[in-house]
Amino acid sequence: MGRGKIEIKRIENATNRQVTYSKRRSGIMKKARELTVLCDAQVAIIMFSSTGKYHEFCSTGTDIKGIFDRYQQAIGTSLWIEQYENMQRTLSHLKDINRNLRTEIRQRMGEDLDALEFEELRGLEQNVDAALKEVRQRKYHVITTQTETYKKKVKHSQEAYKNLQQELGMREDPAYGFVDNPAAGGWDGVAAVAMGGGSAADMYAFRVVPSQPNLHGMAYGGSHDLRHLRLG
Amino acid sequence: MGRGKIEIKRIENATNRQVTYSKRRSGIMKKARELTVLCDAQVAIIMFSSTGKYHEFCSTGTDIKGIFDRYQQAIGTSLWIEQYENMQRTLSHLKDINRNLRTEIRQRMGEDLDALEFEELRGLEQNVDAALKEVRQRKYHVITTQTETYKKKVKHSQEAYKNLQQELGMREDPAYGFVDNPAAGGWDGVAAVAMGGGSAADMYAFRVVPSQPNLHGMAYGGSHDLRHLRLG
DNA sequence: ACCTATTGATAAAA
DNA sequence: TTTTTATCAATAGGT
Repeated sequence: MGRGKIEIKRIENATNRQVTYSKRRSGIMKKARELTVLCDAQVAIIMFSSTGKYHEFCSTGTDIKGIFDRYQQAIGTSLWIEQYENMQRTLSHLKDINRNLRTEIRQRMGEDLDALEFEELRGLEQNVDAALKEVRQRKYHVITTQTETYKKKVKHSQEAYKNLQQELGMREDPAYGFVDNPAAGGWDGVAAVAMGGGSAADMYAFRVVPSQPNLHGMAYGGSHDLRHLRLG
Repeated sequence: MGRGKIEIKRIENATNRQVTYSKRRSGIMKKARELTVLCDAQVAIIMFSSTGKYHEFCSTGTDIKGIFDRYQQAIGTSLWIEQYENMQRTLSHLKDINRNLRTEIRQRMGEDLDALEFEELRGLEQNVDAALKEVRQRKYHVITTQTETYKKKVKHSQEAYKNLQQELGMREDPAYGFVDNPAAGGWDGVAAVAMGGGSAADMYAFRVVPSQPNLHGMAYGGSHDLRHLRLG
């Protein structure tokens, strides 16, 4: 098709090669376009010339990625699709688990209990009751440990103070003496309150503020941000 | 180029369309092969016919995936990499949330309390205590509702029985009379126990069995499968 | 699939 | 590059 037949082998003349590439490329693109229209087909073409320039064709109504994805499905042994679908599955599985975890937490907070059978309700009650005992025991442990630590600190300070007084030969002056903190009861009183359970805990006037409000999300005293996070 | 010029629009006759697709497809493939040889170019073609059959062409010395990879580099912003990384991010985010939810549940069960500050511990105690009250209230509601229902059923049965006796003109015989169930106390006794709280709940000898052990995963009385599920 | 009249593509030149 | 045009190639419709 031209002024003479040509042999199908690499065109050595670079200019001729470039011209031929340009002409035949547009010819193929045109044919591809006609094919998609005439035969209702999907076609994707990617070309790189010897000089590295790239050109593409894609039938209307889709894109290169779409056709390539379909191609991967067609040949079965998918290069990307497989791990892609794997991730998709993992993702929705994680979302399911997440939803269940949120539901469990809500139920452990005493919400959404309508969905539970009586047996489940009773199990939940036992479980929460046992948890409450654990938490109180832990709280007592923390408060007594703190108390011991403070006691020792106070004792050490007092001794250091007295030693200093004696070394300086000063007479003891009540106005500059040590005062136990807080108030008269001393630290044992705090420990006693800590063991008192629910109503005793309410004696504390201040609200709980989570130490790391965002990623951690464990705001037992306030709103529970984390549980209301939604993805996708 | 045929026995007559044709308009470039969808061929309605399915047979003609299929024949034309076949002929033109091989024409394009041939042209593509010639182009790669003549001009030292790289070409990848993917085609899907309207019937879903797929065909491909690829220049020698590479493969479809190679050309698409090069295409992605050429076009710069790679289509697949981007959404792949997006999913990866979403996934790890979900995993983070998941881990936090599990931690919160464990803490609400009285485990892993060492990580909590005293303030958080106190907040948790208040929260669990409040939840326990909610659960007990709900349990009471369920049990009383059930009791009312059974009471009504028993009453109806008794009335029906008496009506039957009267219609048949029978003398009442204690040996065939109705007996309240369970035992002497009647249903009010069960409701009373339900309100008793933790120690009263322990009076039930049997264990709780979850109604849907697997996906639901809310096994308050037994092991907590869901929380030990691990992904990836 | 094959045939072939006819249209379409393009090599070489400008 | 694009246009021209002589020539070859592809293919529509029929078998």
